[in-house]
Amino acid sequence: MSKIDYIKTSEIFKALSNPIRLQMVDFLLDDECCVTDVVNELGISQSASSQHLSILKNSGIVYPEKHGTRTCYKVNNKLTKEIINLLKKINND
Amino acid sequence: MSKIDYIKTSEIFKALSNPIRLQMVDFLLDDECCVTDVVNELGISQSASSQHLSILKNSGIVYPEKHGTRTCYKVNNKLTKEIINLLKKINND
DNA sequence: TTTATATATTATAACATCATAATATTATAA
DNA sequence: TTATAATATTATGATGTTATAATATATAAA
Repeated sequence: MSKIDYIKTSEIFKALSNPIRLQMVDFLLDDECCVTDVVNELGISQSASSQHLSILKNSGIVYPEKHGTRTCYKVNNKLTKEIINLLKKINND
Repeated sequence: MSKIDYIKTSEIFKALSNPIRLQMVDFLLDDECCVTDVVNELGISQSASSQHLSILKNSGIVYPEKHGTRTCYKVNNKLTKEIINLLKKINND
């Protein structure tokens, strides 16, 4: 029927199925950011921020770069980038 | 930062975050189908099929049309259609 | 080397999801 | 009007997710 990998793709969607993580990805696309930046931007706890970033990392959406004591996260995934672009174009219904 | 509605959009992704539902949407895009067709195509139980279709319906991705004893489901949501098209184009990483 | 900063991990409890099984509803046919 | 087919709903138990709190690790500065 289709060449879509349903399992792999649904894992991407699962990672994006939380409003905080969706906002994180959108924020990380604009600016490369460390965890503290994300905490300040989104107004969530440090622990929650690290855990959500970890989920995004494990699904391959984001990757970390260490700089001293800071960790900067960048969006990695082509599909995710294109989906976010789509979201910005479409006024969802 | 962006005009994305994170809550609403994350609900769409949540509905698509299950491989069975993702396959359902892909199938329903090709053919308008009743529940039995979905059951046969995906090889899942009738109950599971109805429940997954119900989740897709509640998230606004799909809508039902009753014909006698049958219910035909069609994909409704512009964002979802465009995402599926995107998936078919991209060899996900 | 102690201290402070940045981040990660673990534990916990409330809550949601999933597949399966059982039952209910609804519409048509006999 | 009873029987059948198609679909929906409910119940249950296992598993996963979430936010929060507490603790751990790692780097750099003093």
